[in-house]
Amino acid sequence: MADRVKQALFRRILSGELAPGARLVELQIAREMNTSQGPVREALRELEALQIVVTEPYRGSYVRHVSDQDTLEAYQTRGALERLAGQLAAPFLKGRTQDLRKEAEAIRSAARRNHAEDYAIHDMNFHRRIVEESRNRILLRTWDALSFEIRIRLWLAQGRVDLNAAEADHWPIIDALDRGDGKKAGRLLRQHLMFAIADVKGAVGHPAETEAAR
Amino acid sequence: MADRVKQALFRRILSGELAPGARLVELQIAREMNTSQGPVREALRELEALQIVVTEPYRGSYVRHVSDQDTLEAYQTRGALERLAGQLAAPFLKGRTQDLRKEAEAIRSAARRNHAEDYAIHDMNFHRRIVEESRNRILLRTWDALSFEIRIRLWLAQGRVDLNAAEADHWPIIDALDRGDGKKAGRLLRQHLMFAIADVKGAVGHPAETEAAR
DNA sequence: CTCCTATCGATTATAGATAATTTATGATTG
DNA sequence: CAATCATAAATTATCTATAATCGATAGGAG
Repeated sequence: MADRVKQALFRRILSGELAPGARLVELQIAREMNTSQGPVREALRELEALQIVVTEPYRGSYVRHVSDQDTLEAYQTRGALERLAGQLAAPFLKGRTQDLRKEAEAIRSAARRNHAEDYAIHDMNFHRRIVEESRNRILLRTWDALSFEIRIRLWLAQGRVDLNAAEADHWPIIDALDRGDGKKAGRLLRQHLMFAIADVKGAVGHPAETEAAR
Repeated sequence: MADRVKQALFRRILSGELAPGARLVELQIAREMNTSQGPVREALRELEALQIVVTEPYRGSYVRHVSDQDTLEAYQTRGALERLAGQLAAPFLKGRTQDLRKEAEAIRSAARRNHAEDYAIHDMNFHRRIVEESRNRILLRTWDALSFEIRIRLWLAQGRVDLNAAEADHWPIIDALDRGDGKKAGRLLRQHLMFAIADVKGAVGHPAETEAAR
């Protein structure tokens, strides 16, 4: 039951029905979902662990605001994780990149249609698949915890990304993985992510990383 | 109150009083701590999020077992995060490595006394400090979530590490940071962690990473 | 003797009610 | 009029009690 509440809140936040800053009152949600305070509390605490919600003692819970700084930091972290994922996944994906190519096609299609929603979905599939194929469960869990389903949507929704430019990055990554060249795949993945936030970076970043990525 | 329960359980697990596999019965803990089931549930769910405890629905919670495979995966992930941390922290630590040297001295002292407990404490301080100085809060949180306080103790307790050999790695890292050479510091940090689990790796790993680290 | 089923004990999961805390509002005093 | 303090409303935090579920065990049928 706690899980159903969690999923429901998750959907409502993703859809924008619950915007950043929205208040989440435990008993009110409990009434809406035909349950009691306990399960709602659990759900909120899990969303808090995912950094989707913030709670202040005796004050209540709110949908978290995501700043440019947060996005930058999250992408830097994600870049470090995916670089490793690429290295680890390459031996397992060598000569077996059909699925990745399918997702890359879908990404290209979405980019040409300028359809941010589809782009986000297939881009997530693409990257998550590589992390899965690293065969490192802790890496996968850590990656999931960054909860990019939220961040990527919130951010693409702002229309600051050139989908067609970013889309092109995926093909060399597939090629490197197909050859089993993990080092190259890792570097390209990291670079891909760093390029993707170059604009945000200019606004809030410090110089060390920007240079390294280019 | 939930937080106090969490801390108490955490301590009892760290001390070994609650060994891996030990059962954690909600009402029983509640009685011991003079509280009720609710706060205990919350505490258990937080420990579950930290991967310290596993819960099966309607069955109960247990202290988690940590396998060699888990340790390897966690260290790989940690290596990726600390490499980034080193890169980001270098500009901020350039010419300001006094604190790190202090911790490195303490690590050396513990290694010479072959005192795993002290070694673990100061090694944690050393590494965490670098992650803090990355000034990337999401990176820090992600790193913390790997809950190495537990893993490092569980593992050092097994006495499979040559403390004096591992200790020596810290000084070149400090030198690189002191020069502001983030790339080098990052590489050394990753290497340091990969060396540290080389033995475990031989048993369970696949070849890709071992080569890259040497 | 084996397999299936009903029942029991233990424990988690949920509900409902109460206590504790915070914020805002309004009264009181200097 | 400003500042302080008491009070009330709203909400979280906790407690107690009940329901739901699981695993084991015992009893009976084949």
